Amino acid sequence: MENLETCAVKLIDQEKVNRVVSCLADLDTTESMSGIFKALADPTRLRIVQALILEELCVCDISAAIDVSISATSHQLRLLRNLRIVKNRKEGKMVFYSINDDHIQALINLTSEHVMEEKNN
Amino acid sequence: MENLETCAVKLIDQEKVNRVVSCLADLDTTESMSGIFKALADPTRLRIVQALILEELCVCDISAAIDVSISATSHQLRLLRNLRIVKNRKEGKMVFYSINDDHIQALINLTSEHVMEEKNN
DNA sequence: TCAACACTTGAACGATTGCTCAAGTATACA
DNA sequence: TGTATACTTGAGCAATCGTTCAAGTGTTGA
Repeated sequence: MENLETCAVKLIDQEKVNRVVSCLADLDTTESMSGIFKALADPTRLRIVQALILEELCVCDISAAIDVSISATSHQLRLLRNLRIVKNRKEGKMVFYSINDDHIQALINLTSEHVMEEKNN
Repeated sequence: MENLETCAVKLIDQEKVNRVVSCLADLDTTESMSGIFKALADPTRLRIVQALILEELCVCDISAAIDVSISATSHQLRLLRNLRIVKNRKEGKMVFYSINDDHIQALINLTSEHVMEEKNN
């Protein structure tokens, strides 16, 4: 039983697969989309974003609000800034961060509702 | 200069911080929310979900549509199943997967729009 | 000019992730 | 009963992630 070509042919519904493939977003778009989700996939970053939705805050206050070191907070803020989810504004020694993206709040609200519904059953 | 208590006091706007903290979702909720985002943060899983939004598919067809090994596909499907984002149905030897969560499509649509808008500037 | 403050940054680390590979289960059919 | 199909699963491994730590920048006030 040395058929090396086993598995070369699969019983795929090729028509169905083609239909699906033609409707999928291109790899570039998928990558960008997963990038947004990835930004919110970490509890620290999610809490930073939740805090900034409420009001503009400096790094020190964000760090205190979410109880994470200033360094770690700054690292995560850079990531969020690179994705243009947050923006910053310098005022003397301090740097104030705020939300730079209207869609993000909608995403978070939707997910929050979802989690709340799951809890109630 | 051996002040070991440096940094014990920070110039935090305590009132502001307290206000924000009281409005933040509890840790448990944040964890659940980031869990949802994490599920969509990986391009493979995102593509699986996008495919299943279009129609119910067996593992073999999902694997072909997103061009990922059957084993890797199965591993990711288990994760999505555990989060109750997808559900499965057995029919003979085959297992058909479909979306089990109406919110997910809304999340993906919102993010897709967002990415498209970003592209146009 | 010098120290303190408010951050930022790079390196390093353990932890987590997503894959492959090999072995397993369950169903169908000869 | 035996073989093929359609998946599932656990182990292992490289890559990525999120943190800490130490050193850096830039601004302020004495």
